[in-house]
Amino acid sequence: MEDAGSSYARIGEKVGLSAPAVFERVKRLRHAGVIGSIIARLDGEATGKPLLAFVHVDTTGWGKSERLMRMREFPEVEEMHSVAGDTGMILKVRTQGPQALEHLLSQLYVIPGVTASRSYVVLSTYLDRPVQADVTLDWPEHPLPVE
Amino acid sequence: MEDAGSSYARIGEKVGLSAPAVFERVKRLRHAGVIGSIIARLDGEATGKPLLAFVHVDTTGWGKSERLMRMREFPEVEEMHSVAGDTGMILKVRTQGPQALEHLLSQLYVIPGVTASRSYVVLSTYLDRPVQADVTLDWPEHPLPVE
DNA sequence: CCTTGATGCTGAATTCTGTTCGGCAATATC
DNA sequence: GATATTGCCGAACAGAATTCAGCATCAAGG
Repeated sequence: MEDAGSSYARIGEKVGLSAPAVFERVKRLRHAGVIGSIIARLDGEATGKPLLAFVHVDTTGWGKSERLMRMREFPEVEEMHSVAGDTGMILKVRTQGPQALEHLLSQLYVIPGVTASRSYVVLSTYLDRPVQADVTLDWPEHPLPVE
Repeated sequence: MEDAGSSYARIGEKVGLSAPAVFERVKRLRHAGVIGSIIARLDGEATGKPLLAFVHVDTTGWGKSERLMRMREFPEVEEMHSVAGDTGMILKVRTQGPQALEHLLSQLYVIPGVTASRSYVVLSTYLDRPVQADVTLDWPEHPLPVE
């Protein structure tokens, strides 16, 4: 959620509770692990990393290795997931430009077990938000109508 | 960055500045657009959406349409990017389970222009962090050594 | 070299927020 | 009916955010 920069009093006004009540609720949510860390979202372009890409990494056998985990040392790497499907791992990376992306990829290829990669360079981002609190329970039977 | 929950005094200790100085710098970074919103990161599993997947969406012609943009109305959809490559769009989605993912995908398929999709269901997440402030300038010529 | 202006920092002060705690109400259990 | 639990509120206190005057540094102009 994006209220993390607001005061408990301001949030309380929205949900009809006092500041201490909001404070206690948030405390419980943190303790339950629902709420994790509080972060400031940075702008990729403004931090000198305008080029976002998703990199699919194919590996022989089981992909996870200590070497591959070392990729986390690069601040350009934001996400690393192992996936089911025709690829082994998906990385979300953000680099200074094509050359930096190439540098990053070259770090991948010297890792034993990595056989191929496919990069999907992002042209435009239409949505980028963190985990949302809500869950859809009543899926529409028909598609959402165009307004 | 993850200092967003720290006080200006604490951050100041780390960087050798007073709290007001940190405050003014952060103010400038916000104004410059480097720092965006302050958010609390929620845990997918704890919010009832343990199943993370990347969905590649193929479209005829140019993929972006108003209908496709309507997918943002589902809280399950966290990211939407158009990409260069053999697919048109990549979505990062987080659902309650395989059935909910299917529901979400079914919303995709009734959109004119959407021809195919491929879902990469995440098995494990090894790294998940926001945009990092740092940029790698000196790429190692050789891969990072294993410790 | 001196003067002026701009920039950014510090410390103090003020204002605001976070946090604790006692009291109370509602609900559940025995 | 009594007791325990849960969660909220208001008051109070501690800590943090924010403002502001003063100062230091640096750059530009005369």
